[in-house]
Amino acid sequence: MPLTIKVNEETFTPRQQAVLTAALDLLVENGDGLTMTAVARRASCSKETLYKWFGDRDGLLTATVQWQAAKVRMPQVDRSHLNAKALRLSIEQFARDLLTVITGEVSITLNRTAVTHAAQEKDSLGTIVLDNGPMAIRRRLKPILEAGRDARLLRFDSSEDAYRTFFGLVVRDVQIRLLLGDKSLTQANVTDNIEADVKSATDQFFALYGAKATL
Amino acid sequence: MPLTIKVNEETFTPRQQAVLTAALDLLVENGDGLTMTAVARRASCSKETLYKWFGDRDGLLTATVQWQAAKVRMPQVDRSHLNAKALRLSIEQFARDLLTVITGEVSITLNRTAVTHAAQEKDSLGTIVLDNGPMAIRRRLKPILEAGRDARLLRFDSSEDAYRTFFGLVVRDVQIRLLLGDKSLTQANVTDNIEADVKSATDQFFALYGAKATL
DNA sequence: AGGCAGGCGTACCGTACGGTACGGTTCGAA
DNA sequence: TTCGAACCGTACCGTACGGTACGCCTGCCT
Repeated sequence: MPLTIKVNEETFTPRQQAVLTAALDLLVENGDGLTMTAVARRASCSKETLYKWFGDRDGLLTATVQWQAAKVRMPQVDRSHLNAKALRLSIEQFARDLLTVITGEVSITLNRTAVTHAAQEKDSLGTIVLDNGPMAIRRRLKPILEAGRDARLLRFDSSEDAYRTFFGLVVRDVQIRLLLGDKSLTQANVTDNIEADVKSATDQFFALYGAKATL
Repeated sequence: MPLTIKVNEETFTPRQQAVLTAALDLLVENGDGLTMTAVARRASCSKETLYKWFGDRDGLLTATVQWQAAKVRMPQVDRSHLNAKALRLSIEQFARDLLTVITGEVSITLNRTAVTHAAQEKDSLGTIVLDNGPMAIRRRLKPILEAGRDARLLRFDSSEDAYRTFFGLVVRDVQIRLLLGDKSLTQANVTDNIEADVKSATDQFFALYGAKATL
């Protein structure tokens, strides 16, 4: 048995991963360019092999999205010794990770693909993308928020609401504009402002949920 | 010349509007169901007529999106006598309009269509949707915000930043989750919570940008 | 060496759909 | 009444693409 990498109960051989990489490249280059023939040619494999491995076009698409989405691994944040400064740095880090992921070309492509997929009454890709994007961040941020509350550094009733507000403060209209191809939002334009946006969002989050918040 | 309705420099006869309605219905029913044959059959017209009126499939799609997007007209808000209470009601109304539009089936369909379109290196639909959705709200909200600042009811440096924060507080992760077909967000689920979300977002907005805000 | 599984490349098939052509019908104008 | 423009319905064409079949090669196992 060859070396495999385990991803969400799915394993892919290196050769298969090369195929998935080719598929993703085609997706990024040209959203609807993912034809079986194109993937086969790009990956130097036969269509028959594609169908043997992934079943059909949808299986290949799903495998590609799943594999790539799972690769978006954000750095863990140190949760020990939670003082005010550490908490703030953690929050900032989450904001930075979220913005960085969301504005990345791969993420935009995956989200567009999943949205297109959802427009055809199929939500499997949407679930995958949500699970590995926003929900992944949420799963890791929530414990931090609750630790912050336990330490009397934050105040909120529902950690779910707190997280969703955080999401809104950080993402604002950036994601939807990128998905819609807003030309006034160039890639450089966004990345250059990430740090400022991170700080602003964090400030606002603490203003709303900090221990001394007036709300 | 028959009765026409003017929409963004484009005019459509009633018959053409019937065709566009059919096209939108097909889009809503089944995102990728907009085939020329299907539209022709639904609208009881010939394909030749479709091509004569709209040029090609993309023209029909663009006309449909443009026409529908422009129809989303949100009620104007009274801007006279701007006291604290009126300002708050205005902001709430904008939040309510924004959430109502964004969570509507038609809006979801149009956004999905535009995202799919943007995935094919075409951003015309994205521009249209942005212009008639978020940007339309922004154009109308900004003067209100600035009037609020002039009246010493709000504090902010950039009205652009204030608007985008407002957008984030209101929309949060609702839109992207709807676009991705998140099953845990049923239509009823969302609409039932609109009022609470509106109030919460408005409270938070005033906490951040109100005259007595600590930020 | 022989054989066999896995996989490459190519050719092929069926279908769906964008786009065109054309005969027949309606309807208003002269 | 006649003419012509607009338009409907249908048939048709070409192509792109999903999916299948098959011949050939390679490399591993015995």
